[in-house]
Amino acid sequence: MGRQPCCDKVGLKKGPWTAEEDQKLVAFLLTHGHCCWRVVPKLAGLLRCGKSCRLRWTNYLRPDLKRGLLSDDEERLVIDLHAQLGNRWSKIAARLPGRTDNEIKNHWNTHIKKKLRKMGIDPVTHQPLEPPRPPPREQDATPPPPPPPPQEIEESEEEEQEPSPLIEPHEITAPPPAAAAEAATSNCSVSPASVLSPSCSSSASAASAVDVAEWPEPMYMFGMDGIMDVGWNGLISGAGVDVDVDVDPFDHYYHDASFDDQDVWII
DNA sequence: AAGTTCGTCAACCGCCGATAC
DNA sequence: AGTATCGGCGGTTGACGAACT
Repeated sequence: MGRQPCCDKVGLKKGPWTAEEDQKLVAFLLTHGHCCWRVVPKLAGLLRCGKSCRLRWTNYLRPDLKRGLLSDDEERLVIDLHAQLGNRWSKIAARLPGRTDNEIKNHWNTHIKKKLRKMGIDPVTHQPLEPPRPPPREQDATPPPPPPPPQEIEESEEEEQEPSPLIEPHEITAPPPAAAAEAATSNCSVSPASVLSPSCSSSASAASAVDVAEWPEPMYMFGMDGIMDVGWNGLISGAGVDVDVDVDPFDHYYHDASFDDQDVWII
């Protein structure tokens, strides 16, 4: 037998996320991290499938996300990378810290495509657009050779050269503060240890819940008034985690934040 | 003011490779 | 070794607001 199914898909909620759902998910992930997304909604008290939770987190709730339009530099980089990689949005996003593949994909489809066409550049091939021609006659119907495919980057080489992004989605695993873990056990039947990511090291347990809450990002990271109305204390305590947060966790951006050798978020 | 079209983007869908059993 | 699921990816959809008629 294989693994258990990701979700029953019965009675699960779909559609836009509410502020309350966001609170639950953020609070859970901040205190527990995640090991497998399948159990996250259950333990967080959400009627969503794990996939939906992962998407919401990686595309919208992650603390390292930049929001807002891409800068000119970022846009140029996206165009360059697209010329090399094609529609491999996740690869492109990996080169733009704080940006998601979904965001870049949307921006490409809504903004950059048009811009390139206006400039007379084919957004697919990155070659100059050919002026409209009359339909070819029968005898010279042989089409011209297709433009060369987007220049591929050697995977291995790419891995070597690729500057490590600020943070990788799969690396976001909040360390397990002991107090939060205790609080959580009162609400869920699975021990916190069982939901911790394998990438969570024991060294992270020294971090307090406040440390975890002090994840960097401006206030707009949530993009939702609900959480802002609730406030950070409300956000955490709303999920049953008894933590007093004096500072605004989104008021600081730790540009030099990174991970230790065990993939634990360090500031 | 009402109706229609357009633009944007969050979220879903389905596929695929990796991997647990 | 075979099967089923997970996690991730790219494509697509649909809701919503803005702009236009």
